Amino acid sequence: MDTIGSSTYKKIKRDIIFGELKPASKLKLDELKKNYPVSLSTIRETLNRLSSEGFVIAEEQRGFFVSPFSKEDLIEIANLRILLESYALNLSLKNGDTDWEGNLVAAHHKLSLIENKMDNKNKDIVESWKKYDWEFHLACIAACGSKNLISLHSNLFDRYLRYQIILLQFRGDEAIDEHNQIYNFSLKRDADSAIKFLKVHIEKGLEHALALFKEQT
Amino acid sequence: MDTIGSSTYKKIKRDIIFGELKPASKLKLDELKKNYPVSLSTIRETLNRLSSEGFVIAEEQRGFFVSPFSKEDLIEIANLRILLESYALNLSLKNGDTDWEGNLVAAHHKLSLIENKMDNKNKDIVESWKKYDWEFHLACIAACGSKNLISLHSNLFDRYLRYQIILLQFRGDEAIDEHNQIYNFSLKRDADSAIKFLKVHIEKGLEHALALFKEQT
DNA sequence: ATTAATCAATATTTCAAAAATAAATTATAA
DNA sequence: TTATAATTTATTTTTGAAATATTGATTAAT
Repeated sequence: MDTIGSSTYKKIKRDIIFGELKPASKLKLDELKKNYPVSLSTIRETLNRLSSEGFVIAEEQRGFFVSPFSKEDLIEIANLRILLESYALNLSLKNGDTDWEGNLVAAHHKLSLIENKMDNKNKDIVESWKKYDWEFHLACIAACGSKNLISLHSNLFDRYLRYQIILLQFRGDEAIDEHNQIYNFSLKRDADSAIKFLKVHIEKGLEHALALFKEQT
Repeated sequence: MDTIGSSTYKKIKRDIIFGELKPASKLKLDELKKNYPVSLSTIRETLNRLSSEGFVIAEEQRGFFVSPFSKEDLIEIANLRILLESYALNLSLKNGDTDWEGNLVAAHHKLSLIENKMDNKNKDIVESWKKYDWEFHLACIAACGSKNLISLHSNLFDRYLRYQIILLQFRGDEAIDEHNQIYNFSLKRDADSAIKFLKVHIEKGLEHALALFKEQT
């Protein structure tokens, strides 16, 4: 079971990542109260958490805003994700045991299933694809041995994902292939190659997003 | 000027870092209200922010606790700080302009002044040493060009500092020398050597803290 | 016409008090 | 002793209102 607080946290965070609350838009407390039927204090607690996590900007005495989009921000987040995820992947491939390997196989299998039936822009599927995509990347680095590293990475993953989802729904075959490469080299414990394709994976998504950046705003 | 919210945030965070609120201790809302004379909602907002930042643990329906100490946690944080600060330092040494260099010289000078008159365990001085130590490390990486990187690093710096301050007040001449090495190689734009001494700097502090770990709890 | 100052409207911030809900403790019965 | 029920305690959530700051519009002054 969830408390009201934690479930509205999840809802608002989700709505920011999926663009239902648009980048840079003002988060008026009264209006939020209509869409998320909880009390003001609960909403303020949620927004305070989200601002610590970079999804919301809190301007003193002026209220809350969804974090805006910018090229620079996107590039920074992509590079930080590469830095942390590469580091974690390297550790994970050194330490991963049988359980880790089993989970990775399962996560990759589930992701493959959904990626193959994804004929773009099906809203329902995008949301569950997000879930399996995340679980695959998490499974890769799960054996890195550092809870703090995983939690920092999780935050960057979500912030990167927000750009990906809002700017472009899904990148298609290219991304599927990259996932396969990361997967195969991970099972071989070939850290250098796995990291190489992880970088390609994130950088390709970055390029895609940057190209679309001006079109959408 | 500060809002009541942001100034209690600073106070509570400071008290956690300096150990006035002890690791793993329960943060009862009523008691906090006595020590920090603000309303319950303000306190809860603060604790929610601090829990997103890793200083506080929020257990659903069971309240808030100061994040506990553990060897594993300390090691993880030290390694993450090395990872992020090395990365940032490397970028900064590539990009730093005249202003950056001037600020670094100033920051190092101020730090030197205070480090030389630090005859250990003077409580007032520890607090301003923390400030100048932080400003020196920040000055080093200031030209890295990534706001997100600096803000992630700032969080890890504070969490690492909490262990350092609570476990050992000050490490003395050794640390001063390390600061000087980082400084000198930074001015020479010798990233490899600067990073090498940065690692030594953090790892020595880590060893020190780990050695003392059992004595204090 | 532009700038400054004033006033009203709007929104955020903060507080206080109480109802709802869950956890922890104690007392009771098997 | 164990399990269950009742009590106490603490957190979570809501409500409503007061204090404070910002915004926008109106008016006055340069």
